Amino acid sequence: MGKGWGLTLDSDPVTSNFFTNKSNSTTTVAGGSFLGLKQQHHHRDMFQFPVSLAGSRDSDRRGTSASSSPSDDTKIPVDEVDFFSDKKVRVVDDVKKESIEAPASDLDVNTGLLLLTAGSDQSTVDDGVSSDMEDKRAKNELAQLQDELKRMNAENQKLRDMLSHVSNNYSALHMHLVTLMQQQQQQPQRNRETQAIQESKPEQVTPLQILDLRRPSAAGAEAAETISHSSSEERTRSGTPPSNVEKRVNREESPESESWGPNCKVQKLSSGKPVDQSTEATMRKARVSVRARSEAPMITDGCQWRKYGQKMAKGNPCPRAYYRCTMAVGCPVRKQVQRCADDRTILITTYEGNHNHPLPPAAMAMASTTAAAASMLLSGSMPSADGIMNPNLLARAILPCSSSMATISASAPFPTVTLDLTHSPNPLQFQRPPPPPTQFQVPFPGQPAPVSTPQLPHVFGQPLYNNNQSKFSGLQLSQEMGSSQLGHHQQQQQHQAPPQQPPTLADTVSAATAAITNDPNFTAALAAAISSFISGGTHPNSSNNNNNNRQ
DNA sequence: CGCCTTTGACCAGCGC
DNA sequence: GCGCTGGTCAAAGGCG
Repeated sequence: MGKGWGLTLDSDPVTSNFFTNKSNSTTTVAGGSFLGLKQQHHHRDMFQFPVSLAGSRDSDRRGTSASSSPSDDTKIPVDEVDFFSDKKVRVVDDVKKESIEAPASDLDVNTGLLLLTAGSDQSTVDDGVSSDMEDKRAKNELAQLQDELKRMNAENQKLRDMLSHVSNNYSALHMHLVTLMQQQQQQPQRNRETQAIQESKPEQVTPLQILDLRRPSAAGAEAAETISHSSSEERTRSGTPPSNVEKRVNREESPESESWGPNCKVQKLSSGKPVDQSTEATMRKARVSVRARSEAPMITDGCQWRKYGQKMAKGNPCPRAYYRCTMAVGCPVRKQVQRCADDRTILITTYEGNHNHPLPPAAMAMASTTAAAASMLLSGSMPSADGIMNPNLLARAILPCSSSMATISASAPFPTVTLDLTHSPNPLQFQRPPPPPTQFQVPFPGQPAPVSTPQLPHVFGQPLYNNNQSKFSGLQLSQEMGSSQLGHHQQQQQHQAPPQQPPTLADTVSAATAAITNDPNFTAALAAAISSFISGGTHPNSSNNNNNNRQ
């Protein structure tokens, strides 16, 4: 592939990887991600974008630095900086630092050029008075620019702090929520078991009960497993062969499996507690399914995927493709991609597992959804008398604004959260009030159009990438918005992309998923729904069933 | 040359 | 026990 955009990315190999999606069809790159750019990468069945963003594929693939050469740095137009992006902030900071740290002569030279350019279309009269005035004006402008620079620097710093603060808050909140949910679901189980022990003879206590009492947190995992394998109630953990899940995990950990290397093994064994294995197995079983209209073979979610299998599934003429995450060795996350049998424009992507490595924002959102779904299914399964989740309630928790978009099913072979993005929700549901212009714009005077961060439409603040072959009816608004909000980068990309394929919004899926987990309402509503669900206040409404099993 | 996809084979679970 | 199905493996070949 060709030249980069000249963006200097973080030299950290890990973070460099964050921004490169080396899926079989698409590649999303750091700057592109934040700037709302997405590069459609090579695919045999697909088209090609003539450009790529920062860093070669190989360097990304090997986890080496994706930094561009210094000469590349110089290509960065400052006015294309995305202030949401840490990278971009760093880039612009570097530019500023250079400017600030540079000798005054350098500044003068630059400014002179600027002024020359600015003044070139003014007057060509070259008398002493006007040159004096020009000089004064130049100094004034210089001072103004420097002030502007300082102000922006401070603003950048503030934004960065805010971003990290929000990130930390979200992580802490998420962890807290999971912990709370686990605690809540453990309590009734413990009570029940204590009661059972008290009421029964000692020899009636099964090893499972003993194990569960010793490891309370295993109760939820066991329960969730019971959902998937109702016939496994009789098995015990200590005396019988490993469960299906465990066997599969062991198999996956076998040395001959190249993709399940030491990392995974260490991670699983390091805990040394069966409960962790069990929980992880269950967490891996919990799934997030995304239904979206897309003509692309796969949606871009910010992760790197490697296809490891394809099968014809029963009842669907379209094959099901199996992918595993290759962003890190031993990452247990897998996904299945299949077209809907009823409507082949609908692409069903099912995620399973939790990443064992840092993720780019979009992928992190998806992973958060998976983790949240797993947690929900894990903890919500116990308090329920029949072990079946209340799909509606939790669906409303996930998407309070549109209960039709998300369904949750624990009665499926695997507990699954389904996000249906094929419907056309009220566009306003996806819109956040636009940020104050001054907050995200680069107030460079004379700039044709203010460069606001949301150069592409955002869903709940998540930038929507462009994918050339996908359509998401549910988020058409974004496209419409995008036409008027296209930033310079995207326009550039559009310019370089094959003209016969106007950009559309495939990656809305990940963005929408991101929206769910990024929206503060999500956590609150989720917590409320979980607690309401646990307290047994709401009864299931079976009318809204999961349609995930169409696969 | 390394990574990818393809694809047939294999394995395990499940229902009959 | 047998067959069906889903999920995974791994060899072979392709691609950049």
